[in-house]
Amino acid sequence: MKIDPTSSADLSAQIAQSIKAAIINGDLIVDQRLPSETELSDHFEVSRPTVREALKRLAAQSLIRTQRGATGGAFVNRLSFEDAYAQQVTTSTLLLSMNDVSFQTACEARYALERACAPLSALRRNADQLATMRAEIFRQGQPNLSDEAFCASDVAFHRALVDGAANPVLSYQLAGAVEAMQPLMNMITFSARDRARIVALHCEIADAIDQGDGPAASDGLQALEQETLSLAQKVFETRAAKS
Amino acid sequence: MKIDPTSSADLSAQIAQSIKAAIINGDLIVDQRLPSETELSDHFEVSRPTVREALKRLAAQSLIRTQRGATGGAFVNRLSFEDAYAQQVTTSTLLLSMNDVSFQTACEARYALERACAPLSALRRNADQLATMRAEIFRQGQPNLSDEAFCASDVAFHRALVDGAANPVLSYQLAGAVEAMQPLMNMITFSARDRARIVALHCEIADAIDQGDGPAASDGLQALEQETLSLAQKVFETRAAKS
DNA sequence: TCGTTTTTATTTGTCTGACATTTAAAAGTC
DNA sequence: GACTTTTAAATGTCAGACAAATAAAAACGA
Repeated sequence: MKIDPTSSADLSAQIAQSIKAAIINGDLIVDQRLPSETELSDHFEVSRPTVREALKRLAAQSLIRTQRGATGGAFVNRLSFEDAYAQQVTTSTLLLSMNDVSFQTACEARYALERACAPLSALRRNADQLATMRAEIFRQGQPNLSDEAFCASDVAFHRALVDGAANPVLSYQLAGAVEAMQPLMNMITFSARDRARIVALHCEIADAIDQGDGPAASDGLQALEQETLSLAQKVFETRAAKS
Repeated sequence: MKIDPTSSADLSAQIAQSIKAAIINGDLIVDQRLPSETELSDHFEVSRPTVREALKRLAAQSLIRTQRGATGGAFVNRLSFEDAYAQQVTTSTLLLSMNDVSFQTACEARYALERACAPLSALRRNADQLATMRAEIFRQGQPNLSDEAFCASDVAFHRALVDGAANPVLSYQLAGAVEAMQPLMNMITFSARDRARIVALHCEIADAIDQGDGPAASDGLQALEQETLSLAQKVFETRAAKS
């Protein structure tokens, strides 16, 4: 682990990069303790605040965790799926909101990925996941549900569908695509008729998953994508006409 | 932007969280300048090193960038697809390597997602992307190619396929799934016959994409998944027998 | 001897104050 | 007016100190 003294980059960034490389490279393994801050500052020949800035950078990426006390220190952190989900969701959300990605593009990506999960979910979903899907469909039918709550329920429905594939890697990848759409979906107001159509399609999809019919589930998702797109289109046209 | 003085968490983590929330929430917009470190330390009633640790945490997530000098400071950073790709790839890679995800699971996820791109790619790929695919196929046929180089070329081929869908959100999501597999693939040694079969399937896929035949491309990917899985199976069996 | 309490050493968390470096604008000079 | 110099403001880095947490070691009491 060394740094380039001629580089113009921040020392803390260089040090963080160096340690990160060691972790990715396998030189530092999970739960291994890093040298203390004082030892690191001796090693890299920098001050302790600089080392600390480097460690905070790593902590922000969930690459290390720190413990105070006699046997404390910084430890290489096992990146959990949970942590990775959370990172993935915020990154995806910011990516969409900061780069004016069109609703169409985001929607297309989301449904394309979800259709990839459908056949697996039809094979493997468990009773819990199916029950969640049914419960969310029921919730979506309640007449006094706010638009935000409707969207949140929609996300929960789709997460259950994705989790049904019983593949944590898929669930992780999809988390971003599904949840990052929520802010975009929240811009839409759903009329009672819109909701009815969506609920009907959700039923169709849940039934297909229930019966192990992957292709039917895919078709349902395809129809739902069309429905969502045309809904959004209407909203944007109305909004454009107003201004 | 406030912090909870009763919380036991690190001040720098709280401050980072507070600023992050402001960014996500839209209170701080892209390219907006944050208050100077001194102003922030006054505002949060902490010392400057603590504020700096918080800012480094945000910088590590590409949420802000800093500039030195008279008009410098910390600015809200537009999260670029490029930055997000890189984060996604390292996160996915670490996730796989640290959680002993089975080859099968990772492979299934990767090909399921890739099949989701195939129909779009068949419709939209441009000449460049097709040329890249052909070029990589050619490279994969060279007899004196190392296994690592073969894997790298494989990744390049599949990236071109994914990028052909002309949907940056898809490309971003897939980056992790495809690239994170590389370390796993590197554990495999490819015999000449193995390579020939893979190249043949790559040709089949490229032809399908060329002719705009999405379903055929999907079928090719399905076959490739089977091939990859059985290859890996053989390697693992051999390795198990040895020990 | 065993169990409890106290002490101690180590490590991270935070603060203060200082200086270095970079940068752009302001001031000065020709 | 164009160029150079100065200045001010901001981040980057350093040194040293103390606070707080924590576990191990030592001391103590029954």
